[in-house]
Amino acid sequence: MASITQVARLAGVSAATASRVVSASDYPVSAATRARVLEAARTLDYVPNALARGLLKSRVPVVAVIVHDITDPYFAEVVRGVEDAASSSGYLVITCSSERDAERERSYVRLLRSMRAAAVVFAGSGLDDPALNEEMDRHLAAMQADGAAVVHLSPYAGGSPEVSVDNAAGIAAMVGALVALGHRRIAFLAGPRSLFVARERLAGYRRGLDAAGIEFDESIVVRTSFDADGGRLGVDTLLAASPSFTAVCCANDLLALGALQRLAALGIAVPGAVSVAGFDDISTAALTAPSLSTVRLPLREMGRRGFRHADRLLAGEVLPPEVLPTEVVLRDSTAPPAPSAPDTGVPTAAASAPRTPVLPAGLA
Amino acid sequence: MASITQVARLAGVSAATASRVVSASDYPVSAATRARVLEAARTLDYVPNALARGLLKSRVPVVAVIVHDITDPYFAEVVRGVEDAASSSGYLVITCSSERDAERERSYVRLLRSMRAAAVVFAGSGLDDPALNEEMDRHLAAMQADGAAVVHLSPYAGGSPEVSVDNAAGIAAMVGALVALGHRRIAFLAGPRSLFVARERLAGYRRGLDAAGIEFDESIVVRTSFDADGGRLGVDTLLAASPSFTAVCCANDLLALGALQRLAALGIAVPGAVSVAGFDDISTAALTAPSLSTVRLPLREMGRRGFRHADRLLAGEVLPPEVLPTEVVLRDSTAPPAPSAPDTGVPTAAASAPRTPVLPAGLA
DNA sequence: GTGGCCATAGAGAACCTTTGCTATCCGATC
DNA sequence: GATCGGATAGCAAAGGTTCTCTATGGCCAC
Repeated sequence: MASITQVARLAGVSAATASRVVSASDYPVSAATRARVLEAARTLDYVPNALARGLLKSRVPVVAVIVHDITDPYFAEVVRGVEDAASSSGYLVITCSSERDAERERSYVRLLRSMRAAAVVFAGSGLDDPALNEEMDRHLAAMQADGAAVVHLSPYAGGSPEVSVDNAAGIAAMVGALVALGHRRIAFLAGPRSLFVARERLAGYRRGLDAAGIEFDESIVVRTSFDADGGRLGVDTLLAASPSFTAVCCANDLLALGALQRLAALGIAVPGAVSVAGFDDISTAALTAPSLSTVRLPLREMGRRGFRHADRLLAGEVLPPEVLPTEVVLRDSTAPPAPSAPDTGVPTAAASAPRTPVLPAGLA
Repeated sequence: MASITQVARLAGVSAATASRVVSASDYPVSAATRARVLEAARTLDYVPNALARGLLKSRVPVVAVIVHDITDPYFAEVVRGVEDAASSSGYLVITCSSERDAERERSYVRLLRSMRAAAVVFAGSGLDDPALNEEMDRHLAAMQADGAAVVHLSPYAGGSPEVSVDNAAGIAAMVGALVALGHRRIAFLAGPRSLFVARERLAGYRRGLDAAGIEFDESIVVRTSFDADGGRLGVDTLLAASPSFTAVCCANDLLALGALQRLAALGIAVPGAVSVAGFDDISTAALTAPSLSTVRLPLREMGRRGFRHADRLLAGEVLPPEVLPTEVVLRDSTAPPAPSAPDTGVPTAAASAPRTPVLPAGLA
């Protein structure tokens, strides 16, 4: 593989001059020399060695994204956003699926430090685990001391995220939308207790209830894992406790998808007997039947902003945190509660009238 | 950030000795010296510089995965597999969403060469575009000449993939399963003509038909894009041409999801009036209602094998290609054709009886 | 005519690590 | 007692690039 020295030799100049040409420095090089160097580089198929360059600058044009699991559509979308912004700046993106596991996360961060990655974007929420957080803080402090940029897109122990979304307001808006449809008994699938973002969303649920003058009822709030399994389990738990509810508001779309599936399996009509709402608006949300009402988070844009924020940080700027807007998207999984259904008792499939199928509004 | 020299100084040894300790070389170092070095490294929070190391070895422990779009669950799953195998070997994974765009792909490969990535895994299918392929071949040859490993997981212009799945056999098996249910008029949503993998799957469809003694009918084969939009459009095209069919077999799950959604919107019952089958078994396939019958591809395992194959290649081994098995997974979107339905005419919603909901079999 | 400045080019150091070779020390062997 | 060899440690080079100096030549101004 050709080096700058070989290019220089072929062009009949020194390595320094060749470097100044190929790395687009603003150092003056005469047009004739420049042309000779460029020609030589083309002839030799010269590709600059990012390692040597990085060794000198102690930073390499690579941004890492730490996600829970790249297989989760939420994170895939965020990573894509980071990638879109990164690639237009000549950065490469490293994906790290940590599974929210302390050991994995630690080993990734170590690898990233050893690679001198220019920036690290934490896409997912932090866990309320003092031991883990203390260790993580040490690593992050070290990275930042090394000159790397660190950006969070979700709440975490160390403070508020640099780029984020107002989770509480988003959920509150969805609760408001359900109330506007006529619902008063709105169950909540909350996700895990220790995840900061789940806490914010639970707070949003309470805020939405408050705004509507509805009393918070612990018995229709279920905490499970943050995935489709949690949604299935949440529905079972809710039904087993046999409280009354006409809507299920979920802290994320995966929970809602699981709930939707479990309800279908039990023969409980959605939205005839129960309305279901999600949160995030992952792409699958529009593809289910019934399509899922949810709160749209600008996931890709969060990724893009995350990279840009990191890039500016690297340039030495100090930036205020950014909070991006959310938007309630009503599709087919929500409707007014069945008029005949009393406000008590398990909702039944019988209470639901067959619906005329329509093209989902959100898919124009 | 501490360097090996500083560690060595603190330990009172030479950099060479310190290096031999921290890099777990098999060069003999006395126990006492070793302990002093380790202690110094811990004190200084020493993290080896992968760039300097890579500069020397002209290779860095990083594997890149070139995908169409990380947001597509198929690719996310493959990337996750690569990551799982890679991280246990201390490799980092770079994700490149090429959008099957020549320019993007070229610029990614250039960046990867400049980074001295140890391996590149092409997750997606190649396109039949001679100009693009010729240029790509040049880059790949250069990478391989530089000592990088190149692995393909899908058919491409340059030959057969190192790790893959028998697409044709998989689709043929699904066609066989539909035939076993009693279907004879099986439409096919084929995906784009220029994508090698789509061609293989179309060939599988023909082979499945042949095996059942059913004549191939061009009029119920539709070519569209390889995503949900293609599925929606495919259904419309099929219905507009008003041919008769009792099942729609799709070349991938995204097409099937789009088809499912469009059929629901049109009030055509699945599987009552039409059966729908997908291919890939992305995780969403189990979450739709009705859940999707499909052909399971061991996507994560393909990713894992892809990395392992690359790793062995890097170690200088020569390896035979691997072909992984597929498996037909029948869920709720397929059923025997309605007995009353004649073999001609557009299937109607009226022909379908309401189904008793059951817990999907695939989700135990 | 000469001093000094501008434009351009080159030499060499530095970034950090690994590794082949050399140096030292020790006990063991002839 | 001298030499040999094994065990361990250090020296120095190399890998590719950039950056700081220094050097050269031409030109203008005095």
